[in-house]
Amino acid sequence: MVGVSQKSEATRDRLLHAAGAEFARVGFRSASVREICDAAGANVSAVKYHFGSKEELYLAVWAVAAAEMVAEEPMPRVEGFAEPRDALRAFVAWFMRLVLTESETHPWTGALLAHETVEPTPGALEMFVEHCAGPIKGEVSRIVRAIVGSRVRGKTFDDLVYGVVALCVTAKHSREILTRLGHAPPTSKAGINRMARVIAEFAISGLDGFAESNESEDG
Amino acid sequence: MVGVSQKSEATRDRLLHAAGAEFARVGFRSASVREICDAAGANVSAVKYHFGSKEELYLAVWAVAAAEMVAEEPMPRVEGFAEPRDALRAFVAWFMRLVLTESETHPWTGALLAHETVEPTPGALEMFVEHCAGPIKGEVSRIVRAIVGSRVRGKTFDDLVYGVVALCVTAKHSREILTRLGHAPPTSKAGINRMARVIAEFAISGLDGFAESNESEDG
DNA sequence: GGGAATCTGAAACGGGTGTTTGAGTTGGGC
DNA sequence: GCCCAACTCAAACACCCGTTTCAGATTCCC
Repeated sequence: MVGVSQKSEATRDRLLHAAGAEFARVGFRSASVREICDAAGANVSAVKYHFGSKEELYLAVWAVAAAEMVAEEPMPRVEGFAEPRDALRAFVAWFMRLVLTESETHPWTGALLAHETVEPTPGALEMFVEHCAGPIKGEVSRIVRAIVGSRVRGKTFDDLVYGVVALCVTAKHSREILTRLGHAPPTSKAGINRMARVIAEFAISGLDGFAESNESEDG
Repeated sequence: MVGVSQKSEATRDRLLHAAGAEFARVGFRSASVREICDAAGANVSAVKYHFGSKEELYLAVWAVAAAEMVAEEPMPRVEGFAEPRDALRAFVAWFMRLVLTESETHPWTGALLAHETVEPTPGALEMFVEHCAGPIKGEVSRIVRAIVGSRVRGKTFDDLVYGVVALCVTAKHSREILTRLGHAPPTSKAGINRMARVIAEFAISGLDGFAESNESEDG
């Protein structure tokens, strides 16, 4: 049949959901196909039948996560704000909600992103850079440019863009250690927004320090 | 014999060195005992004989790395500087050299730290927190306190400490992705110091923005 | 209801893992 | 020279991995 039966769709969906949760929890390499299938209540051969291989299952999970990421809440753009500092505030809040939120609707997007950043998976890297990392870096660059002006250039400018991104993502990457140090990153929307406000003001003050100077030492 | 023969010491050292390199490259879980032994020119059973198990070998590597970390270059302390901002400049440079440097003398300290932060290994976690993460967080807290004063408190203060640390470590954690985005983190001492100067000024300006305010919203 | 396409299930395959065994080799002290 | 401890080595163990096979169940259209 050309059409797909209900049963198959259900198994495929359960596999996709269980795989997303497991990949988000431990990353691609450490995730076990058998554990995913157990959680989904499916046979191991279902992975081959519905997706072809573990790697293609991972890519399917990423496709769902990437689609959810853009569908849930659009990325703030500098053009939408009269004041670039407001754009940065909105962007930091959006970015931190994206990586830190652990909700029912998109439980694994942020964790997938964190694992892929630290330990890239060859097959998924292109998709990740093209659909996630690239656009994010591009928008941060535009916002930072709008704040610091054109006198900061070269590596110094790139370092500032790096700094803004680092402030947003590290809470996710280092969650385990931060928790042990008594500073567990927030998971609720209210907690994330509170932290994002502090981080955004920190970043704005930091960028303003460069906006006034012209010490752009290229390398 | 009570003494240890030269041959044994040599094998033990080769294993320790090869294991350090491999654990630093791919992390504890992904590292293979057989590959380590091949690189060391030793038999697989040598791991059991000299260390007991893969995990104890990992702990031995961490002990060496932790010792090297404090021996190579002492951590800058705020008491050693007349101006706390100079302490922060020195600390950021020291921290970034620690995590980013890939030299002959301590090739794996920073990479071990990065892997352990993102994916903690149950057995090594206590050693890592006690000897590395804890002292670093403590000193950053003192420096940040000296800069922002006592009006910034609670979670807001913790977020600022987090921000300084995040700026220093993310270049290591996200090296692969940053490289693909055309902003590969530096590895040479000169390059690291250049980036550290930018990051330190960014952080100082960011903290100064809070030093003047008293909007410490506890939660 | 017949028959073909779709989907699932248990079992096995080849390979990799950390660990263990026990025989064999080396080397310093008596 | 002997002995015993220290050390190395090839082989095997038990387990986990992703993948494959193929018979059997299910489902849908005619």
